[in-house]
Amino acid sequence: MAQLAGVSQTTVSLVLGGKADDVAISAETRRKVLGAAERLGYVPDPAASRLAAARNNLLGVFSFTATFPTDVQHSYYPFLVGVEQEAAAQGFDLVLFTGSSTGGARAGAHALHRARLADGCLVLGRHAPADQLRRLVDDGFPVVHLGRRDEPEGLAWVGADYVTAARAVVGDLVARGHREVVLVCEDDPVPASTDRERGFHEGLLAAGVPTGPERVHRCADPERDLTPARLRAWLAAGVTAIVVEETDTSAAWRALNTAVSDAGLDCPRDVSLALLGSPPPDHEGPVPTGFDLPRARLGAAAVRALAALVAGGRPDEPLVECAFRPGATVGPPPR
Amino acid sequence: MAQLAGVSQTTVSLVLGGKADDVAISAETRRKVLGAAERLGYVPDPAASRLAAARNNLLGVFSFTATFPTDVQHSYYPFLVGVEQEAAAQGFDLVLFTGSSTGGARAGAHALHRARLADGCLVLGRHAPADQLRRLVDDGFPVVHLGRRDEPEGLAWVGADYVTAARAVVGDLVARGHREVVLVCEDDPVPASTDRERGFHEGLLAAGVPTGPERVHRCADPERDLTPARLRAWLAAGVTAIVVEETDTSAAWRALNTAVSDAGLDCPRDVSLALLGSPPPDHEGPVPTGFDLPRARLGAAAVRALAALVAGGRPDEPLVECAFRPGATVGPPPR
DNA sequence: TTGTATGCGTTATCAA
DNA sequence: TTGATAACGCATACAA
Repeated sequence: MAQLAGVSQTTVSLVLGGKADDVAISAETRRKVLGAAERLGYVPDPAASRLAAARNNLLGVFSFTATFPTDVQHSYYPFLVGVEQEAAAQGFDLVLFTGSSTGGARAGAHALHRARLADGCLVLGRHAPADQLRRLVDDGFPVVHLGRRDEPEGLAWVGADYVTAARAVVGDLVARGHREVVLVCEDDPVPASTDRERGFHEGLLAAGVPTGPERVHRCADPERDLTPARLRAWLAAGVTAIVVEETDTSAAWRALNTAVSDAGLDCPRDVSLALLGSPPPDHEGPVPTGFDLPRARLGAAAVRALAALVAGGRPDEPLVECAFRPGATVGPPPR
Repeated sequence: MAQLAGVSQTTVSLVLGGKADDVAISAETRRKVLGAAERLGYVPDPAASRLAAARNNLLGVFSFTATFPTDVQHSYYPFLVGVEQEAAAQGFDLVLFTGSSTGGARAGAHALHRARLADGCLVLGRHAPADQLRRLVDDGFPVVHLGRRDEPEGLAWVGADYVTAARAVVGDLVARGHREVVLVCEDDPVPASTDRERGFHEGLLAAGVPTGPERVHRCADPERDLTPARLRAWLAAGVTAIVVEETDTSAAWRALNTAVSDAGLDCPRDVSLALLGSPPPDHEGPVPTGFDLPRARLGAAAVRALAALVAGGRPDEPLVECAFRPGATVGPPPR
């Protein structure tokens, strides 16, 4: 390549690496190099440039569930929409590390290490092994986790602002006159869950409604737990609105809806329901009041954060705002 | 690392590279190396090993429409499902080249050159520039195009067997007694379209029904063209079944369905309809008789072909079979 | 403004 | 059974 252009390998590197601005290279030489590169279809080897301690404009994407699962419901597709757009905007290509989920031959104790091929790495899915992540982080390798995460320490993340979003939903309930509100959540103390719970309490407190742990109903098995009987007990105790945490399966939301109709009740006439998240794709009936996760924007924000890290800077605001979704499942308290 | 284990760099590579079986290494040495690696958390640098091995186990994916468009309808998602699975199975990671569609800064006259960064490259979307493709192919760079394609010469491709699929659909019609069948297609002579037309004719001929160009109705603007009047004219001329080519927009299929109901007719009572492809996602009413594109399998087949090229071999069968979809829009001819 | 020399961490070849 | 040593393709400090 260098020979064909009639220049040294250094010059090629300078021109193609964009360092031509800093070092000053004659337009003539530049033209020669670019011309030759084009004719040959020459592109610097990313592994080589990586090895020589430069960057290769590659961002890795590691997902600990199939990136394109057959079951679209749990897919990262919506995130990737934003990831791709922002990566393109920032001049990065994406490396999809495959098979990290399938537990195949490549999913070893060091699967994450493959990420080092790229300049930095995005990690999706909360099943990413903390020890492997820690190693990357400790080595100063740029990693951004999609979703709030406390471990390992020092890991950068980008997540949805569940606290604010939940607060807004509860605020809406209180503004409509509800005072006795209950939170139903599944028993899985991940940040996404505890954040919503915090927002729930904050929303009530901000409106001057006293709250406490007694308002939170944690259930391991929503189907057996959220029965018509339980529902009637709540109503009898004065509860007028129920807030449900969204989970992968939406089990609690489904169970509660079933319980309402099985009890011969109507939502929102007899009881108001709010969903802290998006309804499942197969949801029927009125749109649940709640909030939507801005998945594409989250993906984009993650890429921006990662780009900042790669460039040697610090990512800024890790929280992305959720959009309040006015629905049809909340009304004034009965009577 | 090597020093800490008290062995040479070579030995480390041998042990960690799994080549220990071929070369034979003392259990003692092996233990020392593994122990040291464990303590240090040492893992071979992928960039370095790739540089040395001259292969990087990366397959490029180039799409000339956004890979993750907001409009899911035209997305490559279903293909990527298969691509990811097969790539994982074959031990490849994927490089998604971004911005080739958006016409951004990176979508220049040489966007495709970036593909050389991988061991081979998959190209999706029929708008891939032929000249850039030719260059890659001429240079012996492994490229596989998803979808049949004749240009540039020598380009490997993997596509659906539209001929056989269309023949099967027409065969079903004839078997049910239809003799006067018409093909409606949009006016875009791409292989996917001409193949279906060929299958249409072959299906009729195979059943002993004479056919010819007069049976094919090409329309540039389905909405204005496929009117109730036209429909009645066909029926009056003895036509009992209409076969429609599927396109991106499904315009013809939609228009025809509208025409049927506007004419006060019933499908399949008064006329049978068949769709050479999948219905649009927003399709309502009875499932159209026709065939489905096995997108995931196509993606997988493309990866297999590419892997074969990368390994220096020749890809085998480029055609992937479509699945006949018995629907509810075909019945016996009226009267 | 451009070329020379060196090193990045690994694999592969050959010698011991 | 193991160890030197030479690529691999690039970036970078330094010399010209």
